[in-house]
Amino acid sequence: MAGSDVAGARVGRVLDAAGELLVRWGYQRVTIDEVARHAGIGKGTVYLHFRTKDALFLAVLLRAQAGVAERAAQRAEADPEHAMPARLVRTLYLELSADPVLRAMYLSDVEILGRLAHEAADTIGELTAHRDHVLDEHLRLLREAGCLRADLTLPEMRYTFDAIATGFIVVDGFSGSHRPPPLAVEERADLLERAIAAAIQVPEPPAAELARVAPAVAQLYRSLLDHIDHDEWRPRGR
Amino acid sequence: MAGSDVAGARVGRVLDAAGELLVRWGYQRVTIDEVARHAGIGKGTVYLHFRTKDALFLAVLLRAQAGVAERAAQRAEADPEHAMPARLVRTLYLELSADPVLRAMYLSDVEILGRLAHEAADTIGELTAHRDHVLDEHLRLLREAGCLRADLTLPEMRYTFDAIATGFIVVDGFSGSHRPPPLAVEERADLLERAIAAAIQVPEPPAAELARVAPAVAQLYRSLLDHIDHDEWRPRGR
DNA sequence: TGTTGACCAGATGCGCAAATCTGGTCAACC
DNA sequence: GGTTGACCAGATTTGCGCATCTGGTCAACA
Repeated sequence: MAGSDVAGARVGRVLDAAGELLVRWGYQRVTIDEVARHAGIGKGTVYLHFRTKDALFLAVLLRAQAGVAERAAQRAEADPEHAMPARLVRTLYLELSADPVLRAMYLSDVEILGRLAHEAADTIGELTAHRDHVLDEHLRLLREAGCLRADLTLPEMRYTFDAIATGFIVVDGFSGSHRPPPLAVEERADLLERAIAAAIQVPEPPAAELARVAPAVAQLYRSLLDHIDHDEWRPRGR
Repeated sequence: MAGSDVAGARVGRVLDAAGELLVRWGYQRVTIDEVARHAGIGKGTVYLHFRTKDALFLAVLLRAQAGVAERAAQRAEADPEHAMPARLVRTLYLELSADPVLRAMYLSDVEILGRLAHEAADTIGELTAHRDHVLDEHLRLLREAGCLRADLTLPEMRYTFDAIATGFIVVDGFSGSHRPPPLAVEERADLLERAIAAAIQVPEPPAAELARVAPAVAQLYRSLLDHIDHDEWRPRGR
């Protein structure tokens, strides 16, 4: 080959092409041939990197998920404020709004993901379980650091968090022929942040305590990366 | 006939039967014949009260919606506390949890409503628009009465309200094979109330002001009843 | 050695006619 | 009158063979 970095870049181009076609046409209508053509390579070459069609698109989803986790970790490291759930979910909301692949994945959009919606859930079940666990741990750490309300139990906070976040993500596509959202993305993100903050956080989180646990929170999200099995989609011969 | 009250009661039984079969089998699979049998009358008799199949099930949905509005009005009249959005939505959540017809309607459950999901939206469009308006007015009244936060505009509050309420209603059916909700209905309703309260209400609403506007709020919800056109589903001859 | 695209089998989709179902009517019955 | 259920037309579903498509392979090529 012409060098592993070149090959790595090519894998990236394949994933880019696959992701773009995925959200434009939906899993069913996208052919490997088309993905290869958009990536500027031959169809067979795709199979040098990905075992099957399912594996290819699974990789698309996992790369998106990994990006979210990695960036969340970086932000928490750079600024403890971003370790607060409200701030975290604000950025996640903006990322979801900007990336159709992420949106499809988080909404389990059957129209786009097709059979992948069910299939992927099985394959990445362990990762999903771990993500659940990470969020629980995240809340636990912050609660013990006095950054979250003490009058809610952890399960209660977790449920509230999930419900509000889900609501903001889902509500735009509701009410049938609802008027186009009168609020800009940034403003909706702000509202989401404020809603989560008001619901589960204390009014003024102790900065020192927060700075103390932020690295652990970052590590928590980075640990998600370890749970992504890269051999999952590689062809048999390594 | 044997008396209009008897006929009225029979209409009720037909609607009961239709509603029950609707949520059990979905619109498509329910036949008028079956509804009539479950109501203990002949098929032709159904058509004495309802113009078409669509009209019958439309009446099912509208009766449920009318019940919600009427009860909301009554509660607001009996206790001003219930005029607060958080308390209102708490009860709505419990009603949704208990009544599959309401749930299907509010979630636009295509699986259950079938073509009715799109059809009904057109037919009851005016009612839906008015319901939207009522909620806007409700928030406006309370904000002017000093019961809602002053640091959010009305559209912002409305969006937040919709998002959180939608989230709590929708989230249970999410995350694919999510574990059965670890929280009881009542507790989830409490969390919803607290989340809405924290997001858009002031910590301690002025009781006097609230009592002053509560009747107007009640009237607002009762006005929804006027927007239900009972001739919508009646056969041509009155 | 790395890459390709022609090739194949199985899956998917299409067209169409036969069979079934069901919303709505109305003559007959109470 | 009030009520019913047999009846009918149109819509929907089913069955099925034919044609097309596409995921995945691998011999040939550069």
